Amino acid sequence: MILDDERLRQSVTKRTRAVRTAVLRWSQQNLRDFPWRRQSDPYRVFLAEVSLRRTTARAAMRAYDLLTTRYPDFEAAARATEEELRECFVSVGLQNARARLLHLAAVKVVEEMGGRLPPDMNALLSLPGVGLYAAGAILSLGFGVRAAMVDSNAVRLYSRLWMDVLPANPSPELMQAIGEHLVPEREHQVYNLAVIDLGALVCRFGRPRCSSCVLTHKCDYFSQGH
DNA sequence: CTCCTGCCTC
DNA sequence: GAGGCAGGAG
Ligand code: SF4
Repeated sequence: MILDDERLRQSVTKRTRAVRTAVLRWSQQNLRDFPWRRQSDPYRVFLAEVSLRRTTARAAMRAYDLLTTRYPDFEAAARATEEELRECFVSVGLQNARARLLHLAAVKVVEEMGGRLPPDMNALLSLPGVGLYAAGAILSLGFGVRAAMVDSNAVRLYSRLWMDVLPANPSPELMQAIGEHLVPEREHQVYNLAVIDLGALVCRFGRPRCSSCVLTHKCDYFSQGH
């Protein structure tokens, strides 16, 4: 495993239960509500992740609403031209890359997977535009299979929680390993969403709002008096 | 490193 | 005005 630094592994293990509990408790009153969180259809989760890539949730909604209306399933998305798909993304950016990858993925799902996403990590990772984060989201939110969703919010949150024991520039693989260690078997969907919302609302970029954070008792960054 | 637009925070 | 936002491919 990548988590081979003994001091870090011990620290993560020691705080896992408390972090899970605090995150899940916080989620009961603070989870944000978005259109893509109201359905667990794997295709819709997939569309949401394409729309949310390097894009704030508010903006991603514009693309997501257009996509779900115009292309209700993979067959519809595969039939569309790349230029038609591009229209859904012009207001949120990265339109060329998103349209190209979405179309390639839709064609592959239709031609090689019977028009449906499989609940299999390696199969999902074989799709154009689907990396560890998107595959984790599809597995956890779409299929109810335990998987970590390690996005920039999770990385920022975990980096601060374990600031004292983490290397100066932690690799993506290391942060992924920490995320996979922390995500619980029970309620992994809620946990994944709550970590993202904590990063977006409390442990934000720049100055985190530690005064309203439920993790201060397990946080290196807070303990150092920032 | 680029792709990328619009909005928010600093 | 600069930097960053539910990343991933080439
Ligand atoms: S205490 Fe502050 S730095 Fe630590 S997780 Fe909470 S918001 Fe982030």
